[in-house]
Amino acid sequence: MYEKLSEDFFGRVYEIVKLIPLGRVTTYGAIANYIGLKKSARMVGWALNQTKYNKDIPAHRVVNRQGLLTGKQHFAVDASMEQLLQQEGIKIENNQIQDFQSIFWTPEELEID
DNA sequence: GACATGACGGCAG
DNA sequence: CCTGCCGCCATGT
Repeated sequence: MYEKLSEDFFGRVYEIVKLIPLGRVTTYGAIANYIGLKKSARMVGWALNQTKYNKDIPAHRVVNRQGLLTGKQHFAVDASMEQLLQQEGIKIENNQIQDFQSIFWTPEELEID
């Protein structure tokens, strides 16, 4: 078997990110925790970095646990992370998501049916 | 193959 | 409360 576990990990990240409801956001840690690599939140960010050219993946809805747009600089200039979020009704000020706690979403909600 | 870095997070001091 | 260090794992030099 030449399959790489990393692909599975990245794949799970992509699936979860695509499930983030519009107008909501989640964190790298929440995703990592849901997958199992809770101590490897950095890998979530790295995985998203591979998808920055994939418009099917709303990576802009993923921020750090502070609700801070730390990855803003990694987005294309014509599609800034901040602007995309604001278009979804999310208010941001100085790279900080306002009322972050209220719009925060976690993959764990998928368990709730 | 070793060293440094990174879209993070937790804990110690 | 704020600062600094470590862990975690993949990628780049």
